[in-house]
Amino acid sequence: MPQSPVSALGAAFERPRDAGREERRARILELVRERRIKSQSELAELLAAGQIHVNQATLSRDLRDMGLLKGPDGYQLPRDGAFASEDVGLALYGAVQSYLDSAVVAHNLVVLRTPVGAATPFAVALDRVGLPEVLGTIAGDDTVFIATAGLAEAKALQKRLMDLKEKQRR
Amino acid sequence: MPQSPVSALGAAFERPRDAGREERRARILELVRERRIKSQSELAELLAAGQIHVNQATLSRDLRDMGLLKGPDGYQLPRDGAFASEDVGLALYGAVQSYLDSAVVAHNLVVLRTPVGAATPFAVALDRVGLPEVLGTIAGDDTVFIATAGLAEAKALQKRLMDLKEKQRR
DNA sequence: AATCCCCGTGCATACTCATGCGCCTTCAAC
DNA sequence: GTTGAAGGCGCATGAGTATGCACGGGGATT
Repeated sequence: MPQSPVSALGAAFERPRDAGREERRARILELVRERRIKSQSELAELLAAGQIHVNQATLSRDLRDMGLLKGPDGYQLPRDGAFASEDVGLALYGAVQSYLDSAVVAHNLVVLRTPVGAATPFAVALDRVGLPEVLGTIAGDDTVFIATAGLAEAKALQKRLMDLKEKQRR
Repeated sequence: MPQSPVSALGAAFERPRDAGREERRARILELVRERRIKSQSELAELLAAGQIHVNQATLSRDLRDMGLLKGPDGYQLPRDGAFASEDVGLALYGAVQSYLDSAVVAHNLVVLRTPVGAATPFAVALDRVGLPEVLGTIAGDDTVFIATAGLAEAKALQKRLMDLKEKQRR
């Protein structure tokens, strides 16, 4: 089985071996989020429209490596398990994009919801960023509790995360 | 819709030719949860082992109708509300019946006690129902923390769960 | 520079899945 | 009993996906 240098969240460095592939996969992610993609051929056409030309075989491998799922409505993002690489600066962004379902405030807590299994990697990404409001995090399977000093900090953090999430709908 | 072709009283006989669609689909659900099913043919074989004989075409339709997703690891259940609420409700009912030992309120938390090892599955079932009071859950081995917005919500949730536990049917 | 190795990709093809069509059973109306 | 409508299912086949193989580019080693 071809193994790629794709690591989970937090890969500090990545060999710029092939910029083409990561770019292509990033684009695939965007496309999948934006619209219903029913087949790999359709995906190929959409990519081609953006001057990215690839084979169906390559797409099959891309989708497999990225862990995308196919259902009655076409491809969709994984709701569990590992995910594609993001570099450090974008770790939180990537985590939010891929995993954050919701964020609500309750007193001095921010409660995040993620797909099942995604809470831990999400919390790790969050910790790495070292946001000032974050006193500490605890991750379950699909939930992260973030402790902050008070209500104001919790609200600020929640807003920050939701803003980040919004950016995905460009 | 769940139309029952079998009346409550006269249901002593079964049709010779087919095993019934709902039964088959229920079995599919079990199988998908239990193991990695890579293809519809594989699924067909597993069903056949349980005396349910169907075509690949039928399975294709079943899987589509049930909203199951296919990924690198085979088929899996959707993580969000693709299933009828009745099903999830039943799931919670079952979870409560088999796992819930106690539920106490502490401020904006409801703390549930379960048998050792049961906390996670219980929390998952709880999450799927999407009760409005539930901001998020975290499961340990035999304990689930449920965060709610405040004391009132926590109390309401606690009552709801205890009521469910009391009843013999939903 | 020459060579080896890794790995991403395309090609061809095997494998897997979706679906148009027709049959059959069931249910309801007559 | 007859007729007609609705829907589940199998069959056959086309649509879609996965993968063995080989090639080629680029870094690493000598």
